[in-house]
Amino acid sequence: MSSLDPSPAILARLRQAGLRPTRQRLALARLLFDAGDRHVSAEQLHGEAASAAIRVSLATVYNTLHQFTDAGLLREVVVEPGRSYFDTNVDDHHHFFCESSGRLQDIPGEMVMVGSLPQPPDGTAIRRVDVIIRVRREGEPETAA
Amino acid sequence: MSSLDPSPAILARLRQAGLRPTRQRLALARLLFDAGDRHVSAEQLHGEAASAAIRVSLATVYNTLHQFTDAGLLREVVVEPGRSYFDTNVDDHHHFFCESSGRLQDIPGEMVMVGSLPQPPDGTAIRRVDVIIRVRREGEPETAA
DNA sequence: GCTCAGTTTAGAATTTTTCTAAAACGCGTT
DNA sequence: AACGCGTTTTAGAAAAATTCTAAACTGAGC
Repeated sequence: MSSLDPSPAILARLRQAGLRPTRQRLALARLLFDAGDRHVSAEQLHGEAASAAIRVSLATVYNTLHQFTDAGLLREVVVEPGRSYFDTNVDDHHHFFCESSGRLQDIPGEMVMVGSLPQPPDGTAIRRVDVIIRVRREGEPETAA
Repeated sequence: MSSLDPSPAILARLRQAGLRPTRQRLALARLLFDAGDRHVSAEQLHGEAASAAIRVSLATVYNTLHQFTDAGLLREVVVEPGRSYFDTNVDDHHHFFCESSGRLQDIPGEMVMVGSLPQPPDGTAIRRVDVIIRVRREGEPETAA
């Protein structure tokens, strides 16, 4: 079975991030990174793990997602109250968010030019610039009754 | 008492939005709009109302904030999972969000130049472009233990 | 194989937001 | 000023997302 031979690439990635390569982290990392760029919610990932017969608690999924995020392996995108996605693409880029479908879509960083950033407040440093272009299916204005 | 004489300006604003000027909506509108640009959470506004001896249920605060938002009187800014603010400034502008303090700060629209927007997906239309510049107090890296 | 710090776990708890059904209200009409 | 009706408000329950807790478990070095 493939789940018994931890891919060296992922293993290295975890070690580099200072995270012990536990069974759960390896399994989740595989789900996250072996399938190209993805946008997943915690609940979703937990579901996928279950489907793949990997036993992981939801708390661990949350822990892992945050650890990966802190380590720079993931990026969190908050789109709505009570809705956030983790993006496996950590390169400089932005997002389309469709309010009708809830779907998120990458926009390559070069396609959005953000010019002349203003000075950040007092003793703070810029961590990141998030650009979210909110779109909506045509003919679906406001809170359609 | 001033709360008995509904300011005509606010009254007109509600009517224009097609919202019946009820006691609660008038009171909340006053709290929101009589104090310049503000960033408030539902919980906060509910608290302010209570302090001002205005009896409003939290559900009504949520309803009202959403109705105002749909009517274009407010703008919702989601900054973190489980944390969203309503901004009384609905002009074209963007935000600094300080992850250390949770504070939000306006950036005039002209100060951030977003060039060449890519085509929105399939049958969708752009509703808005949100730019959030995430900052952090210096010397407070990642999830500092 | 032992040990220990780092992890995982189930479940409860917290937090934010929405829902529900009933009571209250605004407003045009009489 | 009372009437009637559709809109609002309300308290409380419910839902959804996330975090916490204390105990059990596990990876890595000795």
